[in-house]
Amino acid sequence: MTRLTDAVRLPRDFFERPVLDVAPDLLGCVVRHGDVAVRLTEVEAYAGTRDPGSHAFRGPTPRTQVMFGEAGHLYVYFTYGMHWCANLVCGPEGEASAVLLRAGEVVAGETVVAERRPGVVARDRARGPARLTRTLALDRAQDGLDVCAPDSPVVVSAPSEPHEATVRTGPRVGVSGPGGDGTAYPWRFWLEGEPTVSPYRPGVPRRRR
DNA sequence: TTGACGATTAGCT
DNA sequence: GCTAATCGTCAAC
Repeated sequence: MTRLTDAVRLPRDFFERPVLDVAPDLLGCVVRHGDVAVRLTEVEAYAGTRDPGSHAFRGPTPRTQVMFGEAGHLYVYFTYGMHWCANLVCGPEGEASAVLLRAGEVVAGETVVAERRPGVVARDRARGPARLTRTLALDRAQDGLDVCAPDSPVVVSAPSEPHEATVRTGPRVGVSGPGGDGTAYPWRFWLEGEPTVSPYRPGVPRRRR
């Protein structure tokens, strides 16, 4: 019984590879939750405990436990008091690497999204990590979800045809810490020429109050 | 128990 | 270009 909405899930071993291999390969892939699907155009890699910019840097906590588990699970966290951001856990179990989903293009469920996000132009509906999670209706309820499980409500699938855009890399957004300007970890990946890629913002530290 | 801060965004000047 | 909003998480006390 094949339904039109069925898509081939990326297998577990896709996510179990090194995070710096998985991240660029996720570009062009489609994340579906319910009726809404988003084609990824921008991601960032976080390399577990060896990466000062990663939530996992200080070791496992109740919040980051998911990152230390099996690859292919969703890590959804809350930030700035109002936003959710979604990651896909990668690499061997225990490494705690993950890919942050930064931006994408809505490719299915436009009607639902238009009702969910009134007044937001199509291009901006998944432009930026918090807007992407809002458009896909991801929040705490999806934290820890195994997207490789056959019955998972969230599906990550390969593109029907490979994208032809150039994959570009650069400093990650909003990451500070030791080695600080972000250039030490140029682990942001995006598809060149995509209008949905979030605008570049230099890693300027925010003013302290 | 407390306090500082953040993988952001929207809205105003 | 600049700042407020807003609250979960974590480290320190």
